[in-house]
Amino acid sequence: MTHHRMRWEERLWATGHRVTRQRSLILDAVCAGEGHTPLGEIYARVRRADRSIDRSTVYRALRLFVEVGLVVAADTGSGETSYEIKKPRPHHHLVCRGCGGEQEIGDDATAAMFDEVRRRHGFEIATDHLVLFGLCEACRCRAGP
Amino acid sequence: MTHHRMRWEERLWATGHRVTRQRSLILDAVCAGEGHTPLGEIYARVRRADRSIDRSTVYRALRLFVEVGLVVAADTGSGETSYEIKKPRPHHHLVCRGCGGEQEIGDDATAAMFDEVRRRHGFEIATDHLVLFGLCEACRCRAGP
DNA sequence: CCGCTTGTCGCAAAGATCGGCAGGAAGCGA
DNA sequence: TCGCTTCCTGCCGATCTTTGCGACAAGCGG
Repeated sequence: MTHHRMRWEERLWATGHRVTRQRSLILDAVCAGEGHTPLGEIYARVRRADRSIDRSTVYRALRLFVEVGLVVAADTGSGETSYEIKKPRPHHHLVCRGCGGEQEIGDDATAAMFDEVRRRHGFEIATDHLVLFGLCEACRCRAGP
Repeated sequence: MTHHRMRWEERLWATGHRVTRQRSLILDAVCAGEGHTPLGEIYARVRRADRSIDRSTVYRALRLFVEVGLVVAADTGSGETSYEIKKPRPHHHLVCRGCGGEQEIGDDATAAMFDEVRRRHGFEIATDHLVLFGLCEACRCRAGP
């Protein structure tokens, strides 16, 4: 399991929310696989553990987890939103429109940009997980200029 | 009207699509107001001009416009997607989670970041319109550290 | 351990977005 | 101008996501 029980329970508690069996199962489901998981798959995993949990509960729990910073959401343009347990170091995703492949990048590049926005516009960016679309090296060469 | 008739007709044409009355009305509706417009409002404007146009036609036309680069889409987290006619110079939006206010920023900051991503990962980012969430200066001072 | 308060859950229904299908029209060539 | 071909549209239903509501249970105080 990627998340530590104490950690997330305290986080919920500190933000004035309750720790429930459903939320525990849903967070387990987010961590069950590698990388980000589409909601449908998370729901399937949760149902495997407990048939009675409703879809809306999953949606609400995930929204809450994102709100309190336990999980990051990513709309990869596939029709359904994906979720991933938040890692200590923020990262972003590059999604290739040619082959559909994805790669993860660190937050070095964006950190500088966020700083500049803060200096020039006084705006503190909180978004810590971007999904950027474009063309990967292979597809770029294949397609030509 | 913000868009020039010739411009968009040629763009559709060049990408192998047809110029239709519906698409014309929908693009007019996108340009009718200031800044970006939520889909519901676009639909309302279109219906004011022609009762018979269907919602799915509006969705399909907007998706097409985005695809061929006539319009940019922005998910401002309000539940429905907003659209805006594409300006010659790309820009991004900062949405404050405190007051809900929005401001536009140029692409200077992101241009440097995109370059770095290309250099380091060989990935050419095509996304030209970001919506970044955070806290504006006023709300940041009000909330304190 | 018992009951209270209040946040949560399951359910149902609404809202937003997308996809299939058959009729209709844009744009081409004669 | 008249068809023809192909794409587009309107209609309907499917899918993804959110919301309102009454029942329920987490966490508190006794």
